[in-house]
Amino acid sequence: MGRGKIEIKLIENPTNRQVTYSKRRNGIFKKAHELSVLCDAKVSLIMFSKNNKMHEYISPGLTTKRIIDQYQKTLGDIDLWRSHYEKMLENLKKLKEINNKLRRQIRHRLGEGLDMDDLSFQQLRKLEEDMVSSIGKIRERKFHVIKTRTDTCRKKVRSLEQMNGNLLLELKEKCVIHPQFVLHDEGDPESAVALANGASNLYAFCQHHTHVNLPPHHHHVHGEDDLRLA
Amino acid sequence: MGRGKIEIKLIENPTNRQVTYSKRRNGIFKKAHELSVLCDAKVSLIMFSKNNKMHEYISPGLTTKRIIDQYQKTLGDIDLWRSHYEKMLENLKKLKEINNKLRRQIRHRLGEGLDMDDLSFQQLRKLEEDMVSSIGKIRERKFHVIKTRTDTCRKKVRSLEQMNGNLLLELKEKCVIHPQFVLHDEGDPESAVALANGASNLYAFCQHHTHVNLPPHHHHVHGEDDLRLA
DNA sequence: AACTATTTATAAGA
DNA sequence: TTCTTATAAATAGTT
Repeated sequence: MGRGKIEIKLIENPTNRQVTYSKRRNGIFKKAHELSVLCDAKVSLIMFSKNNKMHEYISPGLTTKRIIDQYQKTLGDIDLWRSHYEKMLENLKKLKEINNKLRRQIRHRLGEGLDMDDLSFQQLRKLEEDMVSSIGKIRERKFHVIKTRTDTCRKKVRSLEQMNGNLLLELKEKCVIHPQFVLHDEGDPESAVALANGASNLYAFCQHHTHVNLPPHHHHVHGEDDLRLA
Repeated sequence: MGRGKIEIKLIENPTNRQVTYSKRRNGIFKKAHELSVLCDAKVSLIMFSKNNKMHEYISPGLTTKRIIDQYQKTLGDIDLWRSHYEKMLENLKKLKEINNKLRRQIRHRLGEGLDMDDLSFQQLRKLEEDMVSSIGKIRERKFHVIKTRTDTCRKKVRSLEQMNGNLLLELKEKCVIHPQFVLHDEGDPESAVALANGASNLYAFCQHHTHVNLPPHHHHVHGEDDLRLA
């Protein structure tokens, strides 16, 4: 149909091909639509040009999903996605089962009510043994944590003590070289200001340094922690 | 194109419609194929007749799955199954996460190596407390099982004792009414046979009934169980 | 994108 | 269904 008959084989000329694609595509879409209307048929027509431009026709009142769903249902066994999809479902089911088993195991370990009914005496004995052994491990771990923490604490105290000692020495030296830093009730205004600004810590330290040697367990390294040993 | 022009609207006559469907379907398939060849296009054409008979055309060297996959990929966001499929994937992921959490919880309760590192001292103390409480529950349950079992055992013994008492009484009555059942070293042949056939249990019982009153915990109700109380 | 000579599709009838 | 055939529709090549 046209000025000349053409052979049905790839059109080599790209422009020509593109034109023919466009014309014939519209022709097919028109025919697909006519078929839909004339015969009340459901038609899904998807096409990609050589340059992967997509065009689709779908009978009025339908969605491609619905047609493809019907297509799959019709194919049934040779199904396209079924294996993949069903593997997924299976996987899902397995995971749920494992979850339930794990939960039950935990409830057993918690000694929770109804779930204990499905344990025999032997299993209960075994469970108790396991728990005792586990509790041992947890206690070990706990003591390890305590030990590490107290060690750290001791080290900190020791280093602070040393630092304090050094500061104390420095202060004494300063008191010898600059006697005006030694406090009097009526110091001159200038030295009083200097004291208020920079030397207050040193002063406080002089007053209290004999009390810093408290035992380490009276210090809270982190306020939020409570080191009661149960 | 035909003997007369037709309006594009549903063909009411079913036979006519079926004929038209068949003819035009072939026409479209032919054109779809020509397009595939002429323009190297990928075409998927699926149709269902009014009676849900399915027909499809697919460009040579392709599968419907591949075309539909490409279709979906092209649609991208408006995707047909994505929401369903992705919900499933999400679900799968969540379940896996929950599984891992549960496993970790169990490993914590088991006091297993590396996993203990992510527990703080507070958490360890809480875990230990929980474990102690749980072990209490498990022990309670164990003792309950033991108690139930020994109770059952005692009941059985009591009922057997009563039964034995009754049998003993019956036997004594029989011995009074039919003195020929009382054993002599030289019984007549007939009564000896009767004894061998039916009365052996009674006899054995007469010999030993003074010993049946053993404490219940010396009986094993089920051979497989070991009632050591750990 | 429009034109048009020609091919192709197909409606109606057998 | 399939064949036939008159006619409508599609379209290849051209503008």
